Amino acid sequence: MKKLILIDGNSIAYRAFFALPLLNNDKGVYTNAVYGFTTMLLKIIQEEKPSHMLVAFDAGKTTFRHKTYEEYKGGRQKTPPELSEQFPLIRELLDAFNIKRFELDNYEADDIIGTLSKEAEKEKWEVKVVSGDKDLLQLVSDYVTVVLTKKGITNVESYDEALIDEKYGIKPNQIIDMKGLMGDSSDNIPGVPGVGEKTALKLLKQFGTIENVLDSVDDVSGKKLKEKLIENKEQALMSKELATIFTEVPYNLTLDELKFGEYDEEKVVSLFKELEFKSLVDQFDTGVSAAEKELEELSFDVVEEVKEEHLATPAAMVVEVLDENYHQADIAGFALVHEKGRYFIPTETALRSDLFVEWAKDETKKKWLLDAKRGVVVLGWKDVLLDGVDFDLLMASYLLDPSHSSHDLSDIATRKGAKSIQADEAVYGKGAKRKVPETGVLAEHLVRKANVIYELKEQMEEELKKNEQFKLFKDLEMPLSVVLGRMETEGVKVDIDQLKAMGEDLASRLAELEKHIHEHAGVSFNINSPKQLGEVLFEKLGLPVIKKTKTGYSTSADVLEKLAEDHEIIRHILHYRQLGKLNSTYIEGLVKVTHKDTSKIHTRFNQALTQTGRLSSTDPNLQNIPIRLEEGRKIRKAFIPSEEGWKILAADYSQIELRVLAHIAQDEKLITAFKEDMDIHTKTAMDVFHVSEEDVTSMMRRSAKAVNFGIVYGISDYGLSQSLGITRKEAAKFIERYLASYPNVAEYMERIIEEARENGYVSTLLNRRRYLPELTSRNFNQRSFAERTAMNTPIQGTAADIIKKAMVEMALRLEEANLKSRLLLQVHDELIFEVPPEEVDKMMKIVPEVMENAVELAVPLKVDISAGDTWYDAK
DNA sequence: GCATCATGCAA
DNA sequence: TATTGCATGATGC
Repeated sequence: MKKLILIDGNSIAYRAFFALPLLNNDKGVYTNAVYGFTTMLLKIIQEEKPSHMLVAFDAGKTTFRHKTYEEYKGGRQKTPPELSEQFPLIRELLDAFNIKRFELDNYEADDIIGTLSKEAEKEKWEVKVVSGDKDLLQLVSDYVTVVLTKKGITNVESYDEALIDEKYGIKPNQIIDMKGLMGDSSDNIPGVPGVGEKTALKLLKQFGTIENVLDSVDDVSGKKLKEKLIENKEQALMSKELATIFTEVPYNLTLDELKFGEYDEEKVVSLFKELEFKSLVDQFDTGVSAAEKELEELSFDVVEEVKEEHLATPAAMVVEVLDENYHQADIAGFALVHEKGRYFIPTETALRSDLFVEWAKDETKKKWLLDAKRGVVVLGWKDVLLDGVDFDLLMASYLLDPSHSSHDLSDIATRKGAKSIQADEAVYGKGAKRKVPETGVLAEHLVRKANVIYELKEQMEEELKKNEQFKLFKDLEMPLSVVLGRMETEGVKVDIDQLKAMGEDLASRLAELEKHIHEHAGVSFNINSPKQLGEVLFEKLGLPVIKKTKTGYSTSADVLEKLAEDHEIIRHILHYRQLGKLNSTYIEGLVKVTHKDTSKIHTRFNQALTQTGRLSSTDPNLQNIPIRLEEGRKIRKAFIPSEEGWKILAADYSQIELRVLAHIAQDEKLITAFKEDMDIHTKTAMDVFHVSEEDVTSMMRRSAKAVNFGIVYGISDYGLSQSLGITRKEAAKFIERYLASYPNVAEYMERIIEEARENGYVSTLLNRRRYLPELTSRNFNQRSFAERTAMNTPIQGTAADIIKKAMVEMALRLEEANLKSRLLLQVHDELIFEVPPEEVDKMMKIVPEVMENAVELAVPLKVDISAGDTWYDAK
């Protein structure tokens, strides 16, 4: 049996809009109505399993009803813009679901629905009408049910004849008479003044229709009522007419065209992703169904032996590695797409082919990839040099908008309007189930990927040029990815025996501490469990609760420090935590990822992740090796040069972020301070506390340092108060005095927010961008966060630009000068090298020179550098 | 097996 | 209710 669902699009969108808080996605697009609409739609599809569907919308402002009554729907509130802007998204959603939508000039959604429900009724189809508008109840029949939203959006009630009778005591076709009598303020239908629902129903039960009421008006009880009815006779009849749904709308659809069933799940999921409907993505994105859907045909050849014709330039290239960690990983296969054809090349076929290997290392043969570093490194491990990388889609996508959490090819393809392809996860599975599929599936997927890269290259470069980001892309990030690839492949040598020895020492001390703590507590428990620890401290020992987390008591270090006086156990716990951290994260963690044969660690630098342009490091993270406390700093003793007699050399920018601030804000006082190479925190203390250099106490310097940090982060009085342990008022006073001392900084902070609001984004020195749609959010927290980000990102991002430029330049210099020294690591404002002894002096000169001259600012850049036998000693 | 939380390490 | 990150163990589904 056929089942048709007819949805009143406008009505449901309105309901959803007002039922849900104003959500928006990271682009600042409001999504609450779309979200409500979607959940309702999914619920209907799931529960009703319709064979046919249609969503009707109101078309223009005027309809045939306005001819009858000019004031129809007059005095209505204008649709809020926050809602209007969501209608195109709702249409997009329906298209993705392959659900027919329909609107027609001169008619309302009601009329379309009425017409089609009558039509379907004739064919004896089951019909469900979904709306928030009671008017639709007039359509109810043996075949037609009307589903009305009750409260919220998915809470609904289904009306059949019985329920209408129960609620109102009338038949569905009497709804219009009811409306005629009582009117409808929301549509500005007048009805009969003084007649409400109660009176209307009473009259209808007695007389049946408005016409009968008016004909037999003498039998109506109540003098006043009778007068009103006579007086408003025409108005009542007109009101009935207005409320009557017109069921003969001219339409050029057949019922068959409303068929619902097949739709592009990937399209739906990518739309959900764009809208940030995370919970809905999870419902869909199981990957199984997406894998079954049909894609446009694409022809390609499987290469059995590499020949000239398979290798052209330029070529889009896919080097597929399923492991997230590409170091020493297996290559699943290759794909090449160029003007001569599309090819899948099995791994062995490619690697044993001299032709292929020569082509790969020929820099005149241009290659276009997604995540070039990944390709370069994985081939590097197979002793195949990949050169001539001319375009990296990953970097392009990242630079155009770093906010996208995924730069997976299928996501980029969707965003950029290329041919849609399956997500890797859908083809390969995820987690433990991830595996190389059968060759046919793999081959096709890889060729499709290469095809999309080929298709998108020009467009992406155009977009970069339009944003004035092409230089950043081509001259900075692309060369940098090669440098990073080399750093990763080279790896850092560790003294594994020393690490293990430190681990044994820590383990025995931890056991001792654990014993003490359990004794003090009088009970044995897991100290690493915040839950158990909280119970022991705050329930068993009755210590005062300072702070709570959403799941229980907070036991963080700042809380425990406040309790240190109250109980001896606390300092043991703090010590246990400190050592436990070192042992699990830094000893055991590093031992786990150190290569058995070479004793080297190969991190991966993510070049397309942070919102500011910094790098990040994973597997392991070598950008957070301890340094502040001596105990942890010792870990650095285990990081050693990879060759006998070599040295570790560390060079870090001094106060790069505050220097960048001085430059951007063009603040004379700060610029002078840096030109004179003053201690910047002391200088700040002098200016904020109005004292001379000799009178700056260590306390004052400490406060000034915290204020400087705050300025860089986008200051808030609360944040500063937390960091200094003072009241918010005192913190606010500090900030005020700082901004009064550095008026150009104050001006910068205001200007950058204003600019960001106008442009929608902030930029760094080298034109890196970050979009900040939340600057216009009505949510205070969101907006404040965006404002701090607007202040911080140009600073942090420019600092990132500078060190990246220094790295590329440094790599060039090493090559030109034929030096053996190698760049190993970057830690945001410092570069770590390993250096043969005979090059130490040279490097101590070259490195600061390159770093300090990476860019020219209104202030000098300063680099501190030192060398030692281990990373620890390079201080 | 996977996701989330609290915690703590770095610049 | 300060910026950017990543890894850990515990916990719960």
